[in-house]
Amino acid sequence: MPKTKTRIQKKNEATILAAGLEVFSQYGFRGSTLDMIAEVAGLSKPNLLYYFPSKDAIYKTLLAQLLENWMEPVYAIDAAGDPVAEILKYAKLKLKMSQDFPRESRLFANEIIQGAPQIGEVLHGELRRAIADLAVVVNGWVAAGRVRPVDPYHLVFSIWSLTQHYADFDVQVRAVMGGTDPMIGAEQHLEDMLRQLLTV
Amino acid sequence: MPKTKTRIQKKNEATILAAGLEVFSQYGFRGSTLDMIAEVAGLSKPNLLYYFPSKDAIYKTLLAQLLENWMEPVYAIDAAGDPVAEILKYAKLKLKMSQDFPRESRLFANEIIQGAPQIGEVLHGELRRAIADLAVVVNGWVAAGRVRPVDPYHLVFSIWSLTQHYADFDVQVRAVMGGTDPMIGAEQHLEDMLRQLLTV
DNA sequence: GTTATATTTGACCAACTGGTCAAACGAACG
DNA sequence: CGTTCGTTTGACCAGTTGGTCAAATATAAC
Repeated sequence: MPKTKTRIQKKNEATILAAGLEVFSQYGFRGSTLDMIAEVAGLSKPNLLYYFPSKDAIYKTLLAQLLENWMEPVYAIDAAGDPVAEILKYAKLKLKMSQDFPRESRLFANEIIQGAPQIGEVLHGELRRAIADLAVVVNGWVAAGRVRPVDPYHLVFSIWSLTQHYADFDVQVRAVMGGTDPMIGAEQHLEDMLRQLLTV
Repeated sequence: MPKTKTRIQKKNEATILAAGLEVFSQYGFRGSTLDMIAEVAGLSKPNLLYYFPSKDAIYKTLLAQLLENWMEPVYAIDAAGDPVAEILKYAKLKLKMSQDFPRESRLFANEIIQGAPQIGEVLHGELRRAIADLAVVVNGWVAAGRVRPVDPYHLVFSIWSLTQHYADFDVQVRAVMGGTDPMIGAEQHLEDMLRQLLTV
């Protein structure tokens, strides 16, 4: 049924989601207001609520889109590939995502810090299973002597934390580094760190 | 002048700050309300405002205390000590702080994600200088061949991001790991990673 | 015990909040 | 040109927000 979407509908929904991302990623769900989103979107508040039934609905739509994009690269890790190369590929992709979509990263960070009220179930369900599967793969590599002995879970946390750090703590990173562009050295460091950690 | 502080004054100020930490660390500044803090503190809202002039003042007091505790371990890194041991000491201390004071870590994370409106100057000032000094020390170790060639800034980000990850993303970490206590393997992994990265 | 001082609170306020609604506006179609 | 349906908005509402204030209450000092 929801096939028929006007050009205007598609354009405005996209505009609202973009504005919602901008605001929610900075102030979290509770700290954001419809007025702020409406202003960023350049629409009136009742107009927002013509396209989305509630503040909550905008937020949930954003999170759903985000989770999809974040899960995909995990599944792309190939158990049959070269271990170090596969992990490096995943880590570099996550770093690039932090670079290209920092607001998405911050939106996610805000949701988790608040205790993941919306996506708690996804974390316990799909994410948990995906990482458990990945852990089996990594443990296989370890057992086969193809990578150094490493805890798969903490390995994943290392990758997530460092790559997302550049997006979530961007202000701090830039303050500490002064004029230097953080992303230049970041990839080099990430690769060096993982190679040293994993290469037998 | 502000010498004379009643027992009641000291007790209530501490209670309010504790409650403020609890609330601000979960919802950020904008997402927190005086009513929430008052309820957690077990005091009436006007009573809060008898001890602190505004919501802002509670928040700023908390951040000031926090920054003090966070800067100290950086200064404790001894340029004359053993390089790997010194960095490990710092990293492990940070990990323990994440374990023991996760709300402080989340308060800080919220402030940075929001663009550090309150502590931006500290980041550009004291923190920047402290890390610049540390970078000189690390670069000295590198030049002397006592640690592997490593970018001091990204090294610091690795330590900060991973250790704080366990506090800030606690919900996600626990969801992914299931029943296992994250902190058991965390220290082992942190040490292994840094040793591999740094040991020549 | 009386006085001075510190503490606590109920009632209140203006601004903001998420959300509603009827009326106005606009474009497309016959 | 008029109808229809998608779009936009001003006015409005009840609940929340940070903050005030005078009055009431507890505590300490003499």
